[in-house]
Amino acid sequence: MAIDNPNRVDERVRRSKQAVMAATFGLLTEAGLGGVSVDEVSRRSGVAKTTIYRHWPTRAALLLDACSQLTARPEAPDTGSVAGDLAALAESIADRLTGRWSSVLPSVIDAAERDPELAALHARLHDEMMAAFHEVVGRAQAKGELPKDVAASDLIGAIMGPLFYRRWFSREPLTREAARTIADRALRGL
Amino acid sequence: MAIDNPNRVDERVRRSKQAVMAATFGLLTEAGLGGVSVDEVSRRSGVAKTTIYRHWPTRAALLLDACSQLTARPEAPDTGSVAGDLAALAESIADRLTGRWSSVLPSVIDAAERDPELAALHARLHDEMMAAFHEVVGRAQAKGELPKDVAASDLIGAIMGPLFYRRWFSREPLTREAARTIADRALRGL
DNA sequence: CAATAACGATACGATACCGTATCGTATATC
DNA sequence: GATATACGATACGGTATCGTATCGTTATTG
Repeated sequence: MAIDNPNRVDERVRRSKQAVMAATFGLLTEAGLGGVSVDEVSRRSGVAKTTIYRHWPTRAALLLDACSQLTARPEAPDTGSVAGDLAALAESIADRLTGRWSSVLPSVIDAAERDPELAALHARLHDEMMAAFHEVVGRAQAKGELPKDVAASDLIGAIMGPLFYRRWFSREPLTREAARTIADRALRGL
Repeated sequence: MAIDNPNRVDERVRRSKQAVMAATFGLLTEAGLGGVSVDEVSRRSGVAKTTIYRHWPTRAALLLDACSQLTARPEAPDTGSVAGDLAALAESIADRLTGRWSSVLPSVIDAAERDPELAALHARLHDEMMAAFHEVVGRAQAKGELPKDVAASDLIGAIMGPLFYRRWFSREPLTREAARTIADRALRGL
């Protein structure tokens, strides 16, 4: 038989999957979720459509898999003060929102509005993104730097919200400076 | 000839257009921009596809027209204080974000990410939505209730952002009470 | 080197769309 | 009531898509 060690993966499979994923990501950022077709992924990746369907049972599975790997959870900074930590986090989020991947997000949100599977994915990505915030806020509350009765989610919303707003509504430049100001005001608003 | 007075519109045309628009709106809220097909609109409205194409040259035109009529610009409240005005505005926005139409917005944002025509539409809708805010802020600044050096757009973002965030990210209930709190904190953050 | 598994190319059936064309029918206007 | 106009039904051509089937070719593994 070909495979004795089940941990060993065929190099051909690895390459195919990787090429397909790369092409899918590219299409995703360019055309959004709705703009990804298996045929086009096949063309771009140079991987035969047949082969794609060998690894993903359906288009939805491919998209879901691709989106799942968008994970880029920010690490919780530790500058010594809540204000510093939150500013740093806001900067890091701002970076993400100016990056290439950010254009996929509206797509996901739109789809999540109706597709429960994508809604779950969106929730998961959101949770991962928020983990650092919760860590920072929890630490500050433990140190007495923040009152224990403020809901972390409110503070997070007061920072994330304006960032998103700038990116998708007012369309003002999303600089790191702007991010710091937003974090600062959110903290003062409590 | 049939029409001497150019202001008089054929009743048949009026009815057709109205039925098509109604069906389009329904589909929009259910399926988003991408889910609206002319054939389905025809089925739902009972208006022949041929007739639809008599009034709208293309699918895109139909969608654009439908979205244009989403306009529901809030009126600027006048409670006597900025705090009251902003809270009232926040409530009014929250109402909108819990209504049926809100599910169309992600669709529009997603499309605007790539389609310049929809981007323009989105910008226009946004401007209309913001008019009341600018009025309130301008009034407050004239009265000296707000410092003149705060950018209105920052304040608006500090209110709208968290509202949007609740609706599409944290998915916490978007109550009027929550809206008031958000407005309040935004004001304090300045 | 032989067997096994993955791959590519191609074709296919089934849908769902868009937008146009034709033509007979109903209806508003004069 | 006559005429112009809008409408509905139907069919069509063209394209894009999904997902499957077939089969010869290539690469990996033992």
